[in-house]
Amino acid sequence: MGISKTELFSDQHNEIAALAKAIGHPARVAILELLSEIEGCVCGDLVDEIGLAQPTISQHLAVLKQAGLIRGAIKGANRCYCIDPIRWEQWQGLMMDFLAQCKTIEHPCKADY
Amino acid sequence: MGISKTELFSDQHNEIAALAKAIGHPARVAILELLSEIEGCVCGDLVDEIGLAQPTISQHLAVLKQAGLIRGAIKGANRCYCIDPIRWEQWQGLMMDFLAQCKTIEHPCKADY
DNA sequence: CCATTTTATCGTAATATTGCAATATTACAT
DNA sequence: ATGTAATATTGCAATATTACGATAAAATGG
Repeated sequence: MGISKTELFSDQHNEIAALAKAIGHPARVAILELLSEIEGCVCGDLVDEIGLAQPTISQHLAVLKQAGLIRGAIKGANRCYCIDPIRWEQWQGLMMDFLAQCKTIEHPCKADY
Repeated sequence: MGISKTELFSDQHNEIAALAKAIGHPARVAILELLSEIEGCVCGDLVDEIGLAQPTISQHLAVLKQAGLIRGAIKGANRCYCIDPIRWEQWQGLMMDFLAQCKTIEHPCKADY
């Protein structure tokens, strides 16, 4: 039904999934990378850098903002977006733990592929 | 239009996004964690552990398989799924690089939030 | 072969996502 | 106030996702 049964899962699993979902689009990956590279935040440069229409970029920014990965502030005539360092670190910790956890256990799986 | 313009982005961005998208559902996070914990791979135990119907679990497994994160083999009456260690390590590297990259640069953003 | 068990696939309904044109909003300058 | 530049919002169309019941397929045990 297009709706996830989040109540079945732990907070941690839901959080990892929500944040992964926010990164789960190449435009948003590109936006995050640009936000980290360009000095002094970014506004509409993203529209020029990425080849998508302005409303589409704005929408992707809203997704990232809702996920808490970025923050926006009004700065003159244009908005100013930055990666939220606190939230980013939190996400980084969650994800790295998860990545490590799913790797550490040795698999006794001897099935032939 | 519900379809991503992947041609606008680099292979690396598309790959990060594709793999993040695969992890972007709590059921799949839970499945990956279970696959890493349970000895000797897993099959239909996932249906019991997670509260979703069997076809739904099977569908999530297909998503993870398509993303290359897990592999499946027939083992007797039931299938046997494992995390693909090579692909997992590759994904882990990509993701950790991305996480680190977006964090390292100091932001001169002085906007007040 | 037939029944059983296990998993995959099909079909379908509900909802979400992606993308853009058109339009509204916001902040600043004049 | 009026105009301009930059973003956000709205509305919409196309497609994707999520979930499950029903059914098919595959392997084993009898």
